[in-house]
Amino acid sequence: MVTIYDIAKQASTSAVTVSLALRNSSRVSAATKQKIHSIAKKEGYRPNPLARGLVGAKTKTIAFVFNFSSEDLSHDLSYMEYFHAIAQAAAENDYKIYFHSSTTALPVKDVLKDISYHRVDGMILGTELTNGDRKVLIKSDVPTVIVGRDIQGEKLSCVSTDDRDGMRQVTEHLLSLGHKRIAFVGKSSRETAAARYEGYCRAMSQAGIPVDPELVIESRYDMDSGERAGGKLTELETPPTAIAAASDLLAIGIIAGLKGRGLRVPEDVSVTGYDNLHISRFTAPALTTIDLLRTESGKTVIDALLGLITGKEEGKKIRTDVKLIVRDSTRKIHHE
Amino acid sequence: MVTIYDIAKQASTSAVTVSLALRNSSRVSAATKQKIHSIAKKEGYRPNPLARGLVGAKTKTIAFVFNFSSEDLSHDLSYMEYFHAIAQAAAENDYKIYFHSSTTALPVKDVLKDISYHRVDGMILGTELTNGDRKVLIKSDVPTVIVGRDIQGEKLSCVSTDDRDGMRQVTEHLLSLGHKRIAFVGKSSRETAAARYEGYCRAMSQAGIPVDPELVIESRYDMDSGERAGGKLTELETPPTAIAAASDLLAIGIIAGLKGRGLRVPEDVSVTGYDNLHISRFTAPALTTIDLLRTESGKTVIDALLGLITGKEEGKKIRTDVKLIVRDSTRKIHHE
DNA sequence: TACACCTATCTAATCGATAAGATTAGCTCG
DNA sequence: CGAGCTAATCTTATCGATTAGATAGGTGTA
Repeated sequence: MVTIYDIAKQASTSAVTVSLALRNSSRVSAATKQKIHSIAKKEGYRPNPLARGLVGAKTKTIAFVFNFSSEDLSHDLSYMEYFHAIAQAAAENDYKIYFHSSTTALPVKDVLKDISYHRVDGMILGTELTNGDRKVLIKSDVPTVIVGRDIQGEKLSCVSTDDRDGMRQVTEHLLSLGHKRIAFVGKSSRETAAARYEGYCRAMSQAGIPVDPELVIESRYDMDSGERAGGKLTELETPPTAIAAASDLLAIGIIAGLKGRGLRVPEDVSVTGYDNLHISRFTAPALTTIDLLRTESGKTVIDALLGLITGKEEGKKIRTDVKLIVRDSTRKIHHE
Repeated sequence: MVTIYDIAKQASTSAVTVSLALRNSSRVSAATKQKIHSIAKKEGYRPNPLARGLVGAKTKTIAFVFNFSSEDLSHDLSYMEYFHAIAQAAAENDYKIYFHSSTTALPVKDVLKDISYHRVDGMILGTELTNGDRKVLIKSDVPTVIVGRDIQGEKLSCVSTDDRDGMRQVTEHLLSLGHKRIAFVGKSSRETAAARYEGYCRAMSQAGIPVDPELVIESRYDMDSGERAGGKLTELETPPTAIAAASDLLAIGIIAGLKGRGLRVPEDVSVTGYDNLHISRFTAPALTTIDLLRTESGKTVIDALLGLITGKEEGKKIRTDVKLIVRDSTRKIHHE
């Protein structure tokens, strides 16, 4: 266990000088700095983040709050993959992650406590937020990045994928294949869902096709719901020739529902997903979907957070790009 | 920001008394204890874990090291679900989780450093371990629970699911359906894979059926490999009537491979998975598989770790039970 | 009554780092 | 040649908790 005093003794100098030297202060001479650095390296010295945090300095640790809901598997899977990307980006910046599972109540309050302890320098929130949370966050000046939701605040940045544009891209893809009767599955009051629905509507109206309410289905994002929605749509008098789902799992469920009624995908109906989960490459047929570019987005999240922590940047809203991935679940409309 | 001194002042006593009282020491009188507790509660006081850690006391935090490989999605998904269970069990014991993504090199060394800082009280390892890691772990007396692997060590506990028994159960299930020509996909040198293969072999030999090497396929645990394996097996002179896969994703891939060659599951071939991922309930057909009982296992992991941390228990090896889940991908053999 | 002893509490030192401000040495310039 | 300045380094106090050990006050017993 090497401390700053061990280094100081070896360099026959004081702890303060070591501390300053290692943080590259101009108050230390080049020669001393050099000596201290080489000793520190030799000894494998790393400042103790607890001691650092205790005096209010940076600990190079960020909290990640993630909501394992178990009810919304699609969301979970997507966030887990996101978490991966963020963990990697954090590691690249020499930041560690302190994890809060919000299976417990009041995660935000919990993290704020940890921030006041200087246990973490900032936080990333990937949870549902209560109104109370929002208020607290907006008032506090804790460096925070919120993923997938938008709130205004000075020390608050929001990073979300451009859901509206993504769903617009998907819909336009289907339109370009000649589809006109395009269903949308997965409308809900959730922010992301709303944006996705909006993208669908825009693309349709831009193509001069009115949105048929019969083809819009409210639904959660899981496979079960998808299967039911798929079945429901086939029973319409004029069923859709294409179905745009608001999530990959929904799409997988929809495909199962269609297959169950003897319809083939993509021969009879084209189906699209959204999220590009790892598994979606392997479904039968492989899903046409929207990739969230999580690796890039993860970097964006970390960059935004470090910007807030260092005070170099203010809170801002960022929409990261998404990308259409065309696979085998969509095809030109079949005219008989 | 409430500190121990604030509480002390309000209770007109000293910080030490507060500290002792809150830790329920017998050296403090009942009356004082009562008073201190009520003030602490009123003020929402929680001891600062940094300050605690600095003097070498417990921080009620454990490190969780998890290996996002991105190459082995099955493993990732399974571990993520496991992580969920463990996070929950930790929360129930008022423990927090400090997360190490081992996308970075040398995670074990990293965590050991954090332990020497008293940043965490113990650790849970869910990664591949190098021989160097093993040596270091065995020598160190850091409370550690290793998930899914077995190592001997004084302060080391290993918790793994009973893979051999699980695969035995699956194989026996297939045998009980009348299958004799049962393939095994997913043999590999990895510990879990080896145990699963062993379970398959045992069940077969117990039923008096020699293992046909032609029906054993070495493979990674992903869907792609599954699809290839599925195809390969159909091309045999006498193809299997049932296929036991060593992972759910493998099974899903195998099913896709079979379907691609015009075979139906379970009518023509029965297929089983292993892991019971959330998604496996929704595949078509829904998978017969082995549930790892992660919630229970997660509790076991946390219990084992807390036992080591408090010194009440020694390192031990635990195998947690698994459970066969019969769904729609298996059926009685069809005799023509 | 006096000594020992126990109970309840307090004082002082410590963990490892940092911030603020003091001190020393060397240099410049009128 | 000494006042004033700068550069480099050091001393002291601090963060919030804990441990070790000191102290005060009350009780029991010979």
